[in-house]
Amino acid sequence: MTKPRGRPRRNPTSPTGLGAEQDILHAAGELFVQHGYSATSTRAVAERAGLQQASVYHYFTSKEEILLRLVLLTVRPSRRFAELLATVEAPPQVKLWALCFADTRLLIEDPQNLGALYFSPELRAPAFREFHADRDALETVYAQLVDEATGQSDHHLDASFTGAIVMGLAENIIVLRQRTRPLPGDAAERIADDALYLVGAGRHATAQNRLQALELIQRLQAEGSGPVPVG
Amino acid sequence: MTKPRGRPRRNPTSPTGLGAEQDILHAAGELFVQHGYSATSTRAVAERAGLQQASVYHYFTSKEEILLRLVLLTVRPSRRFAELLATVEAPPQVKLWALCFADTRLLIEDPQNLGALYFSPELRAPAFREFHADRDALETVYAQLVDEATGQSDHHLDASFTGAIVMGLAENIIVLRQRTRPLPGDAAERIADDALYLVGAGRHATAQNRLQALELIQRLQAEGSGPVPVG
DNA sequence: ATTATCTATAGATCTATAGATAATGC
DNA sequence: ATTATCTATAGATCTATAGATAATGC
Repeated sequence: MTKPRGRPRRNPTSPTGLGAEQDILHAAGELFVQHGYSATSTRAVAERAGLQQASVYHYFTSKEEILLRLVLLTVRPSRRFAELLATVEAPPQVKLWALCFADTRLLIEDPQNLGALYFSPELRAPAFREFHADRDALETVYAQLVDEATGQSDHHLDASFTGAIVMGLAENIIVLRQRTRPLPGDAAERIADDALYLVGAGRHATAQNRLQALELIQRLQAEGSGPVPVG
Repeated sequence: MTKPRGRPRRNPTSPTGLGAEQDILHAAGELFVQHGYSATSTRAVAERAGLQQASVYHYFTSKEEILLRLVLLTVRPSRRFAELLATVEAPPQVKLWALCFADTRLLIEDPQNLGALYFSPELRAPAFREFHADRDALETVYAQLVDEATGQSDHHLDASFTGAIVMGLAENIIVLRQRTRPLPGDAAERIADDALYLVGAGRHATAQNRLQALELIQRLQAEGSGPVPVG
């Protein structure tokens, strides 16, 4: 129906069917994850997206901007959910379980494993400050929940370090997706359990926590619209 | 004393003082970790090493070979220690603590944080098969020790997944070194403790395990000569 | 003679820009 | 007129090779 506006593509098939911008993001995601950002040329991205190399610059002002869009797309839902979670009333261990679970599941469910881009050294460039702000905010929530959830006996352990460990536990799924194949079906649940073990929860407290956390996630999904973890 | 053999360098100062090959490896390590492998030119490496770009090729046949040398240098001591550990007689939880501790400490003590190179997508190229063999061998030992150390009640959890989680717990220190600054002084001990929590060890079993594991490491250091973890 | 360096460069990129072109919309 | 694409290319790389050169060793 809706006729396309400008000059037609030489090869008129859009890989995603969602327009050129999405074609480019999709192609770049695939190639950046597989070969790395710097090792991927804009020509390779364009070719996979079904365009000429120069057409990429109609949608993005630079190659860096493509990477920025991809990493923001990946980190923002995690940040959003974490900050929503931080505001609600619930036992801290339940909240920590929910955060790890939701975060891990988002990473698992990304068909391209875009989380792998978090490890790109190129993100140190100043163009990516916004990404780091989102990531730092997420890490802050991890540290806060770890602090609240940690058993009194361990309270001398500074929570910011343990928070980073727990966040790493969740993000490690990115690495596991690249190696261990296939992942167990309950990978996200197991990693969330592991997070609670690290803050001192006993082996038998967790079955209870799981149920409460899953209910909490459902409740937050209902309230916070937008790209929060999908069931 | 020992006069150098060939044509003198235009700038005669060797940054490491250990010869051109070490100069190149050192410079490349720094730059690959900071900017990424593909984003680093052989010219940049040569410049930092105090040589002309072409001179790099007197020591390495390709840029890939430099990266291969660096990652092998980093993974091999870990593999060596892990396989030595697998052969000795000791309680499995002690062995697992020792592996996590030694591995994490090796990663922490590397002044360049070369472990960061493990995350390079460029390592997927066929030139790096040898590296992956070393890494797989290390992961196998993790899985084996996790399997042996896991409490009976949890024995339905497949050890290969938990092994990968625990190995990721140790390797996460690479990421933490880039963000959390400074690391707590007992980071390696805490991560090794965390590994035991994940396999079901209670909070109070560990003080005892630590001591035994540290003794075990000392014993293995004495036997297995070579670049095993240094005290 | 052997070695480690150097200079120079081939040939293949790569990013981004300039400006033409082929469609729709008004 | 506006838009999305295209073709063409400038200018700056980049890796690896060829071959000269400046030392030591014999």
